[in-house]
Amino acid sequence: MKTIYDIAKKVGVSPATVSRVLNNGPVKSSTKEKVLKIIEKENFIPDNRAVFLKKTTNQKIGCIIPDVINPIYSYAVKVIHDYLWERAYHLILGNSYGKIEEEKNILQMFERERVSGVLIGTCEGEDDSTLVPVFKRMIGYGIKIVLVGKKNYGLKVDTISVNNISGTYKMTKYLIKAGRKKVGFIAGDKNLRATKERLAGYIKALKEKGIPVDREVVICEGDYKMDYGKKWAKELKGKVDAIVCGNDLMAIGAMKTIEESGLRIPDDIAVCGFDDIYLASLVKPSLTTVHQPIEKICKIACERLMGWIEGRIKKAEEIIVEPEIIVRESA
Amino acid sequence: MKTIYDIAKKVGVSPATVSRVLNNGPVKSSTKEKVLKIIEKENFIPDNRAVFLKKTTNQKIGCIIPDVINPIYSYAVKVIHDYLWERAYHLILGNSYGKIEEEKNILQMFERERVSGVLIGTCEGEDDSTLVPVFKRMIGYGIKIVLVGKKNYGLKVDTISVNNISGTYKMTKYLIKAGRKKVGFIAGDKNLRATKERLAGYIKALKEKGIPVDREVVICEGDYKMDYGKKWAKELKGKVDAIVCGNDLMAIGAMKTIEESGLRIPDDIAVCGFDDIYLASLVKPSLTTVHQPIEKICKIACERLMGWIEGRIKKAEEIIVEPEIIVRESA
DNA sequence: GTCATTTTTGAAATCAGTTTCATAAATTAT
DNA sequence: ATAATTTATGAAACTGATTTCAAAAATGAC
Repeated sequence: MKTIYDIAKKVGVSPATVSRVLNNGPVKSSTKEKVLKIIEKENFIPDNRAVFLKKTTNQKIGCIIPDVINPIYSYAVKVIHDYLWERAYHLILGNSYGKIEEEKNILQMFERERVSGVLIGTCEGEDDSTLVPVFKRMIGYGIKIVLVGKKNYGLKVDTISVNNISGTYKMTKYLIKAGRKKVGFIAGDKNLRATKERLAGYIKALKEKGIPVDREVVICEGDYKMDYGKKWAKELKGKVDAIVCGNDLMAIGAMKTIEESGLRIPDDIAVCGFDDIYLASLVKPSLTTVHQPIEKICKIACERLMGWIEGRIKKAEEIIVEPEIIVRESA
Repeated sequence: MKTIYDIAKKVGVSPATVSRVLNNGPVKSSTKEKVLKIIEKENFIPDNRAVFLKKTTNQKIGCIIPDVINPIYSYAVKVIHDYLWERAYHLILGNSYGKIEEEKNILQMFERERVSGVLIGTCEGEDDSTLVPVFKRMIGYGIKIVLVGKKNYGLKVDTISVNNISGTYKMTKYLIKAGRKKVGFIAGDKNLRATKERLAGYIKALKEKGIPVDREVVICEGDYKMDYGKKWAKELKGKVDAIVCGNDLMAIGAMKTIEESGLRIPDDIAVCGFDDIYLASLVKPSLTTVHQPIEKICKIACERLMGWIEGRIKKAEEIIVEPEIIVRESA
């Protein structure tokens, strides 16, 4: 392997000088040229492991999401990747698949790597509090953390969330205003905070209009995947004239089932989702949904993280982003 | 920061002993317990930068794809991530957006990181030969390379590709057999090898049936994204009764345009794609397409890469995977 | 041409681990 | 109980860079 020492020897200078050339330090221009020529000729590329051993940052950001396959997360990865790459930071990716143990393992890997910062975009579940000691340890190692969609548990850590309550609240209100008499709700995994909040928004809208909540048409099970939308739509068929879904994938699944059963969307049943993945405008009928401003959220998250890493930011914030409903054909 | 020296001092042993505990080396069990207790108490996590400085591998794999947003690549990322994670390897991700300069920059970053291996899944373009010196340099640094969908340019490097020619060949043959009289082709960026090969398959099928190739209905422009499908479908309308598209996204775009213009799919025009992204079975009508066995390709790629890294594999291979056509509703 | 100042440079320490080699301690054999 | 062998441990070298400190060289002032 080539090292800075080999280069130094070949040029006839000290390793320190080579290092200075590599880092634009003060070197006589004639010396610099000689060194650069040999570096070029020898195809020398410095070893980041050694470079960053002595520095406090290492230009790496760890990012955990539940699953890249979900378009909303692949879009998030893209935005984050591009933001980081522009600033010469690199992205290490971890998929947790919603498992808290996996999340902890990935975080530990990030710690070993001594990443400069971590972006966590996994959903908050019931046993999230077990992450607190891990977060504390990471903070002890100087790793900056920004949480998207999680609580900070009293830690000095930024959190960024979409206002789930107002999302489903607006959507449900819209459906009632449009004349829907019985609005059902396919919520998703009841252990997740997003589920609880989205449910709360739905209930809030009903209560405001004096409509009683019928537990028969509120389903809090499933994993936010398409198949559960299919399954529960069958359950709700005939009982409702509108369905609010916890996310777009379940909504699209629900639409499939409903159409197969011969009912028309939106005439017989209105269906709407949450997220606004790009699929939402592609399916037919196109999906009315709550738009999560993912790009905005990711950029804020990245900016906050950079602020922490560069020492510009010293006070944790709780940032909440307002979602808007996008009315298309399905409701 | 805590180090192995702090732990050693606290326990009353040498750093070497702590290192041995960390690596399951030969240590008396009573000593081991004492050390582990302090490690636990002090929340000590070793620093991978130092760990891997002295080792030849560093448990990191760099992966370049054009764009995570494209479902076919996000699926690839998922498969690769899972394979690596199971083997305690970590994934550094780079999106090149089809730009060769970006690709080189990302590769140089991987070199600085001294990744154990690199998986490149970007499409082969005209100026791909300029990558050769970069590959050579990487090989010089002991970095193993596996190329998906590229040529090896005479280097001792594995390549894995789907048989593009036979994919469009089978598809075009199927359309002709189904009675289509005039089959158009929306190919995508003509600089990419995939484009040329898929076009070749289409032409081969026509020639075999004695049908002349009409350049009027063969369009070799665009970027494999949905909007180009929309654009070129307009162009082909009225001239053809079937369209083969270079990928699913363009096919879905084409379907949109065609339906908006009042024509029925597949009755008036058949549309088919290439890739078989999960969207293909969701759109309506569902898309007839050439199935790329992405999971299989990624697993082979990972296995080969691991083989090289672990020294099991010493001879480069050119692996070609056969695609199958999946007949759905659109053709 | 001499002295003061500024610019370049190199030796050595440092980062946080692993590994080799030699020694000390514990076992086993006689 | 002693010698031979095995096991456990520590000192020091090593990984590949950066950085500090001091010395050497170059420049500027007079």
